[in-house]
Amino acid sequence: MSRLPVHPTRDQIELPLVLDCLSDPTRLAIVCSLAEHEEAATELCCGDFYNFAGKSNLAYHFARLREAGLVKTRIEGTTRYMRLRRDDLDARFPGLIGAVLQAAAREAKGRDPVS
Amino acid sequence: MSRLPVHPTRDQIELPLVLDCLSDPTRLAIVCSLAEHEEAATELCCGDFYNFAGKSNLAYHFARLREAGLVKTRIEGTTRYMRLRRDDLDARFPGLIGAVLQAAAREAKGRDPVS
DNA sequence: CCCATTGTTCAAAATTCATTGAACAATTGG
DNA sequence: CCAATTGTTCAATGAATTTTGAACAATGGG
Repeated sequence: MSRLPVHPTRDQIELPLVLDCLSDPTRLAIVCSLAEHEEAATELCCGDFYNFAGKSNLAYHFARLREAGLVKTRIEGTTRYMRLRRDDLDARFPGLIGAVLQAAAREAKGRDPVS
Repeated sequence: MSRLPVHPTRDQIELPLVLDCLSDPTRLAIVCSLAEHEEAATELCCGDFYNFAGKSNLAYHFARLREAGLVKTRIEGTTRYMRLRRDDLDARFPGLIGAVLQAAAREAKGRDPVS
C-alpha cells in the first residue's frame, strides 16, 4: 500500500485518545476480538472484520486505533496484520486495558440471552 | 432547581457511555477532582468548577456524567453537591475507574479547583 | 417582598465524528 | 503483462457533540 503506518511510541500514548477509541462500539468490538486472538496466537487482518463495518469505514477505525496506540499494524504482502499493543498499554496505564476488556466481556454477557 | 436529577441504577450503567464520558478532557478533569476530594470528605459543587468551563457548559457535562452513572448529585438548598459513584462503578466494572484515575494522574494535569 | 446566588434549560452556532462509495496504490498469481 | 486481492485515501453527507449566551427556576438572606 501507500505509506507505512505511523504508530506512537509507548510514552506518546495519551489517555483521552485511548478512552475515546474504546468508547466506540465498533472499535471496542475490534479490540476485544484482537484480545481474544492474542492468546490463540492467530493474527487478524482487516478482512476479518468485514462483518463489523464497511471496508473504508474499517480503515478509518483502524487508523484511529493505530494513532491512539492501541493497535500495531504489521504489513505482509498486501495484507495487514493487527495486534493489540497490550504490553505498551499495560506499561503506560497499568490495569486499564484489562479492566476495560473485562468490563466489555461482562456487558456482552449481560446482553446475551443464551449464556 | 426545576426537577430532581435522574440517575441510572448500578446495573444500568453502560460501558460505552462511561468511557465516552471519561474520554472528554473536561469531564475527566472533573472526575479526577471528585476522586481526590472523595478521600478528603469535602464535597464539591458546580461552582467549584467554573475555571474548567462556562456555567452552562458545566451543567451540560455534569448532566452527561450523571446520565452515564459516574456522578451522584445531592441537592441542598440552591447548591448541588456532586460525588463520584465509586462503589457502584467498582461493583459493575471492577478496577476500571481506579485504572483510569491512576492513568490520568500519571498524565499529570494538576487542575484543582479548590486547593 | 426584593434580590443575589446557584444551576438548569433552551436555541443557535461551531465543531467533530462516523459512514459511504468511488478512485487509487501495492502486491501476488497466472 | 493482466487481473484479482487487500486496504488506503478522498470527498461528501448526515449525525452527534460541544460551546455559548440569554432566559428561567428555586432557594435563602436582609
